Amino acid sequence: MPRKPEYDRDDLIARARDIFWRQGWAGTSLKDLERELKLKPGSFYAAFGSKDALYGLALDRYAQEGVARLRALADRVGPLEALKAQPRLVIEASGAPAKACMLAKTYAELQAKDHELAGRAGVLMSEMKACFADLFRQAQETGDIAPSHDPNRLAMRYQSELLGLRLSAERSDVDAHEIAADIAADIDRL
Amino acid sequence: MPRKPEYDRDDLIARARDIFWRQGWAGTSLKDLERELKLKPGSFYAAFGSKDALYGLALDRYAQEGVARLRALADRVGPLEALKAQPRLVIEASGAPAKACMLAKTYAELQAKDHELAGRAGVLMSEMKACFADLFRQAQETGDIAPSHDPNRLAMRYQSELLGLRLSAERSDVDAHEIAADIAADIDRL
DNA sequence: TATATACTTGAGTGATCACTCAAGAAAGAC
DNA sequence: GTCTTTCTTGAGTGATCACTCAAGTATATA
Repeated sequence: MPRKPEYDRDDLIARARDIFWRQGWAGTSLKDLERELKLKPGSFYAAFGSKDALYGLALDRYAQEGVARLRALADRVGPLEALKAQPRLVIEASGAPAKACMLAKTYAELQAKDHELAGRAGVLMSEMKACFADLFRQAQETGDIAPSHDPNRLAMRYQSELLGLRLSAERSDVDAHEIAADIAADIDRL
Repeated sequence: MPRKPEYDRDDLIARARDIFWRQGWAGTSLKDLERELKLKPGSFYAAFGSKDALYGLALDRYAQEGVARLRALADRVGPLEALKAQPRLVIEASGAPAKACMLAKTYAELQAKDHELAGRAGVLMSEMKACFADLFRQAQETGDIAPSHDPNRLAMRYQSELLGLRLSAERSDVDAHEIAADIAADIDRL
């Protein structure tokens, strides 16, 4: 007896993620979302409850897809090659709405206000870091990286480098490919 | 015959810089500024013209002091030691309102909207990068770094690492000191 | 002391913010 | 077709945004 919604909820979340990713939390108004998602306020709030709730869903989707993409890459080319390729891949992603990491942007924007979404972004960054640590550990098991290194420390440094790289990639006066190549070269030296 | 203002303009800019640095552009309202600077709207607009104008002054001050501090450090301990010490110093700065770089935060927040302040932050980051390149060049002249490296490329990578480090330093699940130590160790290997 | 020249004050501006809700439209169940 | 349930619509909510301005106040000069 009910009526079905005209929109595809998953697609809406993905589109919202792209807008939030590009413009940030404060930089995205409900007017923006209504226009891009083609939802009137009533439908928007029936579907998602609030701007923050949708942002949270977008954030989760972003992180989940990021981890999945890296894991899939590692399954194909192995942990070491995946870690070496990732810097180049993240700055080349042509379909992406921005080069910088959405988790990092969210954290930087909202952490000072102790916003719940900053906390969520922090947790997701931590999970991403754990994923990196896993790959470093695997690369040690396959003998590609010397066992003397602490995989957690490698992951921490690697993630920090990626965050810097991705922010640098938004600048026109920086050749991010050179940085990415240098990061990959450093991994080979481990 | 005129009356003198009750405030110290330079001090006001420094205090505004700290608020903007911590809370970002959209995250700082005029109410915030009026409260922290103890200025009523009339005085505020007589003194600075607009929120954006004050933000611009704060940004310039931030960058100018950052460059000056690094140059002074290099004069004391030499270019190589300055470059090695900087990562630790920026994350230890106890009086600072935030660990992350204000230029990077501004750029990340406002670049998508082509805001004038993002452009200004970009230019200032570029000047900072040039300062890093100078130091790498000097370190090559003193023989501390092999002359085969391109100082501009080293500066680019170094700045990218610093941006990542400083963002990481805001996280509670990351030991930024370890990252800083690793960055310094890598400089020694050049 | 008188006057001219700022600076300070704070109520008030229109615009935009996230969000609400009542009314109308559409689709499955009977 | 009729009913029930849900979705869609969009005008409207109070709050907050950056900002204005006229009136009041303080000070240096004459």
